[in-house]
Parts: sequence; structure tokens; C-alpha cells
Amino acid sequence: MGFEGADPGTVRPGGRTARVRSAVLQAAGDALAEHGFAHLDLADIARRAEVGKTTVYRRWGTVTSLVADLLLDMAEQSLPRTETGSLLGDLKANARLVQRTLADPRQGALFKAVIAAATCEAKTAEALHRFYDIRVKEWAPCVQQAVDRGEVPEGTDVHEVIRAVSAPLYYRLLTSSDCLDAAAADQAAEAAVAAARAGAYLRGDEGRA
Amino acid sequence: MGFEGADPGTVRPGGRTARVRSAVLQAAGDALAEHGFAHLDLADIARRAEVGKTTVYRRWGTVTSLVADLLLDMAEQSLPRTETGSLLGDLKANARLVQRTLADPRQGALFKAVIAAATCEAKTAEALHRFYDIRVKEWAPCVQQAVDRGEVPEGTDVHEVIRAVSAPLYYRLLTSSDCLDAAAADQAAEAAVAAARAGAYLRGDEGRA
DNA sequence: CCCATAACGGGACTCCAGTTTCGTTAATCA
DNA sequence: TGATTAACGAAACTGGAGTCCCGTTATGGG
Repeated sequence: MGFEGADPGTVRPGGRTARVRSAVLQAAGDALAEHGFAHLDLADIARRAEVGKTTVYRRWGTVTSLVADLLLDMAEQSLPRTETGSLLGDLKANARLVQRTLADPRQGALFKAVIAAATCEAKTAEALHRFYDIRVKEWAPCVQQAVDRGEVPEGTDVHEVIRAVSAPLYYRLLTSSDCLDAAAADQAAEAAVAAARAGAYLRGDEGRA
Repeated sequence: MGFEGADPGTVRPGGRTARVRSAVLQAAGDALAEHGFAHLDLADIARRAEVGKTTVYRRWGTVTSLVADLLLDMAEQSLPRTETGSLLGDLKANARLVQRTLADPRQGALFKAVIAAATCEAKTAEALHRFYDIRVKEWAPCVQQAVDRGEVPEGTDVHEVIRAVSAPLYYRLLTSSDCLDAAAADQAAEAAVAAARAGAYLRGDEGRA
């Protein structure tokens, strides 16, 4: 009697278990980037990771659940942001980073696949949301600095400004066949700055026109 | 001899064939909205549509291919846009329309599923891109009118302004758990107008800051 | 109205994604 | 360092998604 063991991987997370996890997550990323989310099978991932397929099924069970764990892993690896001294410079740096990531064949495909997976299961969606919350929080300070400098009105929702930079890039990635170039990134940053200056992102009551 | 018949449904598209197609597309929409893109099986769709599953497999074959056809169908049904006389008014109307659609449980889930499907197959992605091209083209004239009025600088990429309205709403739908309310719609419209006025969407060379 | 055949539909069949079983390896603790 | 057992992995198994076969329905052309 007593408790049935908790999920596998939680009691002895060291050594082999950790090695298996990172090998599987690596393989999952590769497979997602290659085949996309739909045509994905866990046995293939197990083969790539040189791990028994039983193990993959036992620890993750479903593709979406594996993607959720992958997102947890991705959220932990954060690139430090650059600081240029001006809001436009900082946001352009951010936009270029996003643009380069999404335009990269492997990373771009991976992000598409991860977003697709998140639309299919609440738990995976939650992991994706957490991932973006972290990224947004990392970059928000540069907008706060602009507020402090007086470049942008007091009361601006700084997180929303960061999201405004990424949004058009993701929208283009998903809904159009246009290429994601540096010009698109710069445009996204410029638009966000212009809108922020005009008070479009004032928190609480909706700003004036 | 001669040609093997073209794809089923093209030679005798009337009567039964058309009835089957619309029943299946309807059922596909329901199933996508309910189960999401991942846990979808064509036999279930056939059952809902009261159609033989052989038929569904013969005419569409895969889920992504069926979604591509669904998108073709969705693209044909267009709502006429409203005209308010001001750019902000028109874009707010557009933003509210998008927001209401995405916030609606069935439609929102359907759009998520359709986007997920498009990330998995080129043909489906193309259908999705065409769908959005049509929607954008439908609304672009209101921006053009604003250019003519002098509300927005000459040389503005009018399609990009329309996309700028939708982008943050889709970005929020996919990457956050925040609710999509009317305030979000208005903010999207206001930001797009502010950025457009500031010349952030000038075509060709990247605009000034 | 009638014929030729496109398209549909039921049911049997296949094949592989996902499960179960049980023996092996190695992480943790004393 | 050795005992305990969590976690792994090979192989056999199973259910249902997707295919195939062939008889039936009804469209479109003459």
C-alpha cells in the first residue's frame, strides 16, 4: 500500500534519467523541425535518442506532453539581452533576434511545431505561455527605462510593448508566405515605438487616439 | 486507356457530390473545434457527416488536406466590411470583428486548429495564406482612403497596416492565456493607427524612426 | 428517358502506433 | 560497498486508423 510511485523521473532524476531526458528532448526538437508536429512518432524519437521506445512512452506518453517538457527546457535557456541606450535600438535588437530565430530553417520549423502542439492540449499551451511570459519579462526592462527617460508616457504597459514587437513577426510566419527579413524586424520595432510614444499601450483604461 | 480519372469530385461536382462535400466540411469544422487538430480522425468526421468513411479517405485522404479544402470554403464566405469614415473607426471595426471571432469558443478553436494544420503541410499552409490574403485585401481600401485623405503618409503599405491590426490579437490567442476582449481589439487598432501615422509602414526602404 | 460511369458505402483486411510484460541496469541511501 | 528498487529496454501483443474490394446509387450527357 502507500502511494503508487510518482511520475517516472522524479525519484531518481540523476545520472541516466537526466541523460535520457536531454537526449530525448534533443531528438524531439530535431524531429519536430524535420517532420513537423503532425507526422511525428515517438518511436522515431526514441531511435534518434538511442533510447528504448518504452521509456519515451512511459515518461511522456504523448507528443504534446513531450513538447510541453521541451518548452520547459527551452524556457530555461535564455540569451541575455543587449542594451543600446535607446528604446528603438533595444527593440530593434529584440526584433532582429526573433526574426533570425524564426527565419532559421530549424528553429523556425521548431517554433511552428511547438505552437501547433500548444493548440492541441491545455498543458502544452500552458508551457508555451510560460515560455513567452519569461521572454517578455526579460525584455520588458528596456521599455521601463524608456518610460523613466520620458521617451514613452507614464503608465505604459511595458510587457505589451514587447509583445507588440514579436506579434507581427509571428503573424507573418504563420499566415503569409512572405519572407521574414531584417526589414520586417525593423518595421516591427519602429511600429511598436511609434505606437508606444503615442500612448497606445497605456495600461488600464484604453488610451486616447 | 486515356487519362485515369482526375481527383474524385471534379467530374460530377453536382448533386450528391456537393452535398457530401458540404456535410463533410461542416463536420470537419465541428470536429476541429471540439477535439483540436491532433486528436482528429477521419472516421469520426465521416460518422458526423453521415457519409461513408471510404468517401472521406478517397476524396481528401489526410486531415491536413481536408483542412486545406475547408480553408478554401471559408475563404469564399466573406463578411462585408463596415465603413465609419475615419481610419481609427474602420480599424476598430475590423479589430472587433477579429476579436469576436477568435474569442468565440467554436471559431477560436477552429482557427487555432486550422493554423496548426497549416504548419504541417505546404499545401494547407498555402490555403491558409490565400485565406488571409483575401481578408487583408478586403479591408485594405479603408487604409487607402486614409492615405487619400492625408491621414496617413503617402507610400504606406496599406496591407501591412491591416495585418498590424490582426497580429497582436492572433499573437495573444496563441502565446498567452490573457483573454481577448474588446479592449485588446481597440488597443490593436489604436497602435496600428499611431504607427501608420508615424510612417512606420512606409513601403520600400525602411522608414525613418 | 435511358445509358455509361463517377462517386458513394459497407465490410473485410492490413499494418503500425501505442501498450503490456518481464528481465536488466544503475541511482540512491545506509 | 552492498541492498533496494527506480528507471530502462527488448520483445511480444493489441486495437484502431487507413486501405482495398466490390456491389450500389444517382449524375450528366445524349
